[in-house]
This record gives sequence, structure tokens and C-alpha cells, in this order.
Amino acid sequence: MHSFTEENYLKSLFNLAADKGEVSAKELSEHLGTKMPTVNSMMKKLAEKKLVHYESYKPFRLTEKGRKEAGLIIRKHRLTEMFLVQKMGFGWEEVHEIAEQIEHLHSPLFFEKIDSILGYPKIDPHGSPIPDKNGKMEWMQYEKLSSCKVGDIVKLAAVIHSTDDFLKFLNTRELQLGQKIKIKGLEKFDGSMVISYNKKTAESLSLTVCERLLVEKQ
Amino acid sequence: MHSFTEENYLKSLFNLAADKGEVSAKELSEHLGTKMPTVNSMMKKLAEKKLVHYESYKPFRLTEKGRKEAGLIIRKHRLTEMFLVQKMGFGWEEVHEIAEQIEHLHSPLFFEKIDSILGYPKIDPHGSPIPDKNGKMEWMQYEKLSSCKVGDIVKLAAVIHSTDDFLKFLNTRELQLGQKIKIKGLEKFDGSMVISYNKKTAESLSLTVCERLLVEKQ
DNA sequence: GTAATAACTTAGATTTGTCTAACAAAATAT
DNA sequence: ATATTTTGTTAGACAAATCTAAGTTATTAC
Repeated sequence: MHSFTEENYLKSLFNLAADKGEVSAKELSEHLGTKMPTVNSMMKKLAEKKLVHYESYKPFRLTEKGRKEAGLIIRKHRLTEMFLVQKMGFGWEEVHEIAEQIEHLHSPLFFEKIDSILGYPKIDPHGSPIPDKNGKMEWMQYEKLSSCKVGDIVKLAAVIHSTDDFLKFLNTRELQLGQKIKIKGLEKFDGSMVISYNKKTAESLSLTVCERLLVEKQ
Repeated sequence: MHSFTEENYLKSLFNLAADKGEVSAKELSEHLGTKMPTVNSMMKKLAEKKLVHYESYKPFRLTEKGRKEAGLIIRKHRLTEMFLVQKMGFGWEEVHEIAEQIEHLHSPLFFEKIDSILGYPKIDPHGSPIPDKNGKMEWMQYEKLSSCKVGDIVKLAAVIHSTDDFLKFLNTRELQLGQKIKIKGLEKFDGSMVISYNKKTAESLSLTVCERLLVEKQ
């Protein structure tokens, strides 16, 4: 079994490598709030355990084994978040920190129970996919709201880079997953959008916000 | 905040000191599966933090502060066990190990939610009292089944020294908390008892078993 | 294409929790 | 009441995860 610390490194590698497939020492160091030499020696350690490909002066990449282990930790994290929201009444902005801790529990029974109580969900409360029992996950083909056109009608499917503050912001706008949204206008000078949904006829969202909202076209 | 390890020492001190009020190095060492010198240095460390009274060659005692901290950890453990049984459908023999892990989470919000969902329970699934928010707890005035007399009618109130195996044994006998029991006979030579409950008219329980069952007289 | 800057690595120290080996005190047994 | 055994303590080593300081390689700028 891996230590709490090792698990956090794996998870960060998995998340940061989402697009490029590799992660620099600097990036990982900043993300974890750990100095570079520390990151470096941990990468060597994980390389010995065949979880990471390590070559001097090159970015880090997870091995297949490492990707699986990381996926399983993220699976536990997201199942937990779903349970906290759906079965314990927490808000989607409250669950990240708790799940950060619960994801490290070693109890297959516990997470199987959660999975079964939830009915084997495929996504977490923020719309991110829950990796399967092999640690594999795949994103649906969502688009960023920011890439939609005036007149489009879309459904809010996921929130990315979802900090607690951002989620609280969405709460104040009554924006939830599944919300149907119509795009009324686009300000060219700053990329902000005017949208309508529910009883709101002209809510304005900045480009920053629109880039963090993934939607499904109707 | 205290480390995971420190918390386990505090909890063991609390549990082992239940009767005598003090714990020897040997006892603590065996209970934790840790060598005596390790225990010794940890006691000195906890003494510096004013959690333990330490004097050379004397048994250890928790300070008031230590007792409170320990009580709060045990509170988290027992609330968790209750939640696992009542809200997640685990058996009372399955929850100890999971709660051992969850008790170390740092999230007041999480445990308050559990407490509220459960309706502020006073006992855990094994009948042990749940310490209050100041870490204080008190046992009801239960008696050991072994100290009851033939003819007594009692209600099963708590199971002490409840290992998973012992709880599974009770499951096979369909003995649960709250079960009303009549004492039919007592074998003098080995202290075993013959009891009746439910549809069972003559179940025999060894002295060892009877000493681990706490009952309430009717 | 060299100089300056940024990123990465190595070396060595520190903290935490553990161990073994050796020694000291207390308890027990005769 | 002394010898033996048990219990507790000290000293020193070690692994994990971290740091700082110093050195090395890559990248960027001009």
C-alpha cells in the first residue's frame, strides 16, 4: 500500500497531466506546495515503484500502473463527494476538503457500499467522471460555454477548476448542473456572455466563468 | 492539531485507563503493538504537550486536557460507527475498522452533520456511550450478565470488549442490543448461563460471554 | 551563439515515529 | 534480604518526508 503522501503525488500527477500527459517538476511543486528537491526525490521513489517514468531534466509521466493507482484514488474522492452531496445534504462547495481526507481510507467495503447506495454513479457533483474499478475514466464530449454561439441552447454539464469560491458564486446565480441555458449575447471586447435561464432573462457571465463551465448542446 | 499517531496513543490511554485511571508502559506497548522505548518517548512528547502526566517508573495518566482530546476522538469514532450501521447498512461487526480511520478526519462540519442526521445519539451500535462535545462520557448503570441471578429478566444494553469475532458470534445467536432475556439457569462449575429469549428457550452462554454482555434490569 | 535566467538535481540537515541493544529500577520469589 | 525476573529508561540507528544551500543543465534573450 502507498502512503498518504505518495497517494497525493499520484493524484496530482493524474490531474495535472490531464491534457499534456506530462508534468514538470515546477508545476507539481507549486501545485502541492512542496519544494522542488522534495518533489524530485519523491519522483525517484515512485519511479522505483514503477509508478512514474523518470528521466533527468524531463517532465514526469505516470506509468500505466501509476495511472491506475491514481485513478482509483480519484474514484474514491469522487464517489465520496457524490455521497456527501446526495446522501448527507452537503453543498457541492463543501465537499472537496472532506473528500480529500476520505479518499485515503483503505476499505474496499466502505467504497463499494457508497457506490451501491448511490446506484453506481458515473459523475461526481461537479460533473467530473468517476473512474471505474480499473481507474479508467473518460470525459463526455462537452464544450466550454465560452465556445458556444449566440442563440445556442445548452445544458450545464460540468464545472471545471471548481474551487469552493467559484461554486459559491454559481450558487448565488442559482446555476446548477442540468440547468438549461440560452445564450442571448456575447460581448466581443471582453468575451463575456449574456444568458437566460430559469426566471433570469439577462445574466452576464465573464469569460473566466464561461471557460470553466462545460455544457452539452441540445 | 495532533498527528494520527498521537491521536492513537491518546485514544488507547483513554480506553485502557477506563477503570484504574492509569496505564503501564507494558500495557500500552502491547495494546498498540509498539515497542516500549517508542511508547516511552511518545509519552514524554505528550507530557510536553500537557496531555499526559509522566513520572519515571510510574504508570501514565492523561491530564484533563488529554482526556478531553481523547474523548473527542472517541466521540468521532462512535458517531461514525453509529452512522455506518444506521445509515449505511453495515453490520455492527463491520464498522470498527472503518471508524478507526474516519475518527482521524479533521472536519467538524462532517461530524456535526453525522450527529445531526443521527438525531444526536447517546450510544454507539455496541451500547458504549458517545462522549459529548467536551469529550465527557458516562456509562449507564449497567450490570454484567454474569452477575445476574436465575429468574432475572434483563435487557441487553451493551457489548464490551467487542471484537468482530465476538459480534459475529452474537449474530449467530440472534442476540442484539435491546433484546429481552430471561435467565433460566446457572452452571456453578463453569459459570455458564442458560437463558431464553425470542423463540430460543435454552441457549447456553459461557462465563466469558456473560462477562462481556452488559444488561439493564427490568 | 554566448550571457543571463529559469528549471532541475545533489548534498546534507531536520523532524517524526519507529527499532534494537544495553542499562537501571521495581517487583517477586524463595 | 538478597537473587531473579519483570518492567522501564537511555542511547543510538534508521526510514520517510521535508527543507536550504549550492551546483548543473536547459531555455530564453539579445
